[in-house]
Amino acid sequence: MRQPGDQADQAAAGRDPEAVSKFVEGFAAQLVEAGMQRMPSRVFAALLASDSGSLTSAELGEQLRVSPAAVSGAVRYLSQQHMVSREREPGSRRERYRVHSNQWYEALTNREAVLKRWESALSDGVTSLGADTPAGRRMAETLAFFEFVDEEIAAMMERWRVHREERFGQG
Amino acid sequence: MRQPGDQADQAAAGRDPEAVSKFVEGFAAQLVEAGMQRMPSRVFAALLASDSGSLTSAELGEQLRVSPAAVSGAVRYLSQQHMVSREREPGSRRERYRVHSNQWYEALTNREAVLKRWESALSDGVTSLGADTPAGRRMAETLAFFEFVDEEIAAMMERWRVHREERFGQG
DNA sequence: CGCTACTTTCAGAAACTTGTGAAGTTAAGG
DNA sequence: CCTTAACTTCACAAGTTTCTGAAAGTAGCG
Repeated sequence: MRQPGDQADQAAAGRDPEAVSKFVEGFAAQLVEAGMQRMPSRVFAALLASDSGSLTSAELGEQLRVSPAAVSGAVRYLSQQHMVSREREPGSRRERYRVHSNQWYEALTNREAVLKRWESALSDGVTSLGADTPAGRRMAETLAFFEFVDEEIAAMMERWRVHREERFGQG
Repeated sequence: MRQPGDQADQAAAGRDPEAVSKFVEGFAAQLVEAGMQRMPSRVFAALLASDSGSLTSAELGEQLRVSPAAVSGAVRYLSQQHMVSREREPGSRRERYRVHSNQWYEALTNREAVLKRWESALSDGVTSLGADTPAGRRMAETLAFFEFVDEEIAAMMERWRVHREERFGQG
């Protein structure tokens, strides 16, 4: 793949680890603040900051100074959320984890599942408190809002794909 | 408005506390799942399920079976997030907390502050890793995505206001 | 078919969060 | 001004989460 000491190697391995780490920890902190667990956040940020967009379990463990177990847990979570995909390097038992540059933010917007559950809870609320009560009406309106958002987000993502293609070409 | 004992009154005072509580806890659980703290979630859900859209500190404590301290903390958080507003009942030292039926979901969409911080972190990343590196390009694209989303969300909320007015009249 | 390089699972220690009671603060009303 | 209702702050206990090391599982390759 690559030889020790060549430029690509420097970029991948060296690349001012200081700066990389600073970004990784800073961005991860923002994700944590937004409600994501710490370790998945750090792993995700590390992948985002990697040149190839993919790292092995060992590389992640080393870079973040955590155990293989922690990497394993974080990666399981991220792939359940469709924020990374896993691939096996052919002819090795090493696994690589990858951010697909378009896949991941679609996943982030994909609060769709979350919205659906909110909608369902609200709908129950309207029924059990009564559609003709003030509280019921408030909840019905809220429900309508989320339904509206659902549709709008789908349309927005469609527009983004077009916008993106114009600006960046297909990733 | 209404007489004691009539149906609406029953709805406001009694209102099958069982059903209310079930909704409150269920909806709060969904909010928790989405990353919000437990107590703010419960307080918020309780307000949402109240007929008047507002409750006092004491009412919240009683309904949720928690201490005044817990209510105080939750309410501080919610008002920082602009998800509830506080008002003082004139001629009393009681405070009321209120969901404004349109205000609150605007606040929920108002991940704007969150997005801005992500954008700022990404922008730092592009700079420190180099706009001409693969990682830098990936981050620049991500940044572009968030900027796109910012604008789109503003437009979406504008459309919602129109849609809502048509369907519900001004709240 | 077994060795070995990797990954996953699991029990438990450490760190963090969360809610409480109690003391402290503020301001309404006499 | 003093009293007192109401809210807030704080130190701490209880509960949860998170990460680790160790053991178990899996699959390439000889």
